[in-house]
Amino acid sequence: MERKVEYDVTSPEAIEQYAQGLVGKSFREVMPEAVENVASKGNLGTLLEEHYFGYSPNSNAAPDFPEAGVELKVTPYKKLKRGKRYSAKERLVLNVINYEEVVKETFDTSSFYHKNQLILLVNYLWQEGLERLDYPITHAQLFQFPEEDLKIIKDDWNVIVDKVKAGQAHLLSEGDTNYLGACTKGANRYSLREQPYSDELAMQRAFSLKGSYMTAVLNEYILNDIKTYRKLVPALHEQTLDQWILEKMNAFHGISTTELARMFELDSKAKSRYALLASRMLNGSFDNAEKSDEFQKAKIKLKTIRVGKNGKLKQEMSFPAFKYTEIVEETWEESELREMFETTRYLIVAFRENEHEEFVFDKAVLWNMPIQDLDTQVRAVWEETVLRIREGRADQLPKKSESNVCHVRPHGRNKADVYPTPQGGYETKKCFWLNKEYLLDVIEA
DNA sequence: GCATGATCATGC
DNA sequence: GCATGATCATGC
Repeated sequence: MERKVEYDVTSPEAIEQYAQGLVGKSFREVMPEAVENVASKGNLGTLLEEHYFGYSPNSNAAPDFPEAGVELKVTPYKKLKRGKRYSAKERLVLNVINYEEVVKETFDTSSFYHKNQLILLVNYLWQEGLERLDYPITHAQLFQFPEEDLKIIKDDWNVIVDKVKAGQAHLLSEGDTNYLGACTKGANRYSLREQPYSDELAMQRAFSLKGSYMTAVLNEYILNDIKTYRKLVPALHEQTLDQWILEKMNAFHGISTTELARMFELDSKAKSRYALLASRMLNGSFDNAEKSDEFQKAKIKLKTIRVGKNGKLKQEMSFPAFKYTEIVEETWEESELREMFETTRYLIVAFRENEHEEFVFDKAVLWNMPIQDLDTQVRAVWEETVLRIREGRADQLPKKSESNVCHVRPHGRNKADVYPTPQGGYETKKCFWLNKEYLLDVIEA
């Protein structure tokens, strides 16, 4: 491929320096002549490749700048509604997973690592209502995975590849892994591919860095926010992050909450006291493990549950309330609920009641909603919910008796805590709840 | 005892 | 002041 460029394409630093010329400009300003010709077709990354960096886009296994080993990635971030903080707007989609080939690779020789070990990140600020060519490009810099992250990414890659080797490519989900995910990539859910160890067709998927991981990268390396996240976990060698978390917690099996409170010098009657204990069990210097570097990047949520003397869960599990006016505008595929269950991992910490009506730490489980439950049973409840809200029946949403997995119930400060309905009225805030019988199966599996 | 409605309380 | 995780309360 011939390039007519005015920078040294064999040098990562030279490429980065050339890319710095983008900073402070919008896409339109960077390539005015191209924009006129092509109108606004093509994605922003492709446009920059062609009209700024001067090469034709390819889908090679090699990085975009092969001589320098640099892969170009153009990615948006946004300002959060409250406060001044920023987050990545999207996951960062890397190369498509070739199910047939990936099972023959090891991480170190993988096409994933070959292509993505050194990334030139070009960040632009997405803004509501702005035409996409007018988004300002604010940063352009080289990014390499920090050593601790690379270890976790390598383990994630292995989890994904092992699932393909087990003939379960059709069951892959982003929530299976911590930093590196297998996200869907294709025109729609009919973009299916064959897999080597099963006759089931699987959705086309790509390796991607989770949105939560990209938010951390943005704040830590791009915006240089000094308030970075603290590490929860020591350097990992033999163990995976999952193993470390579970082994660390499960060492406390059988210890009562009274005893744990004494061990960690915690005197609290708050509802969150079990969550506080769980965080201390992981790392004595943490009040909330969710705030750690690792949990933030992997989007791991801590959930505590109590199992009663009768072996049943005390309560169902709640999730954030939805807005009636927003949920009716969604389709299942791009719904907030689906996105949440697809991308979030849950560290479920179970306390079990003993004969003295005292709660004892039983076990911790890392769980994410299986894609087959999500796209069948949860989907049905979600669709029924949306249907009833559209019909003006926001006061009659799916009850527990209507599904084995989840239902809808109030979730506000009190019944006067309301959200507007599409019809112009108001209804008590509600959310989706996971049925406790379903959850019991999860922790006992 | 359970389903469903209602509310508490922390932390941002 | 509100969102959210967690729990309580009521009535069948």
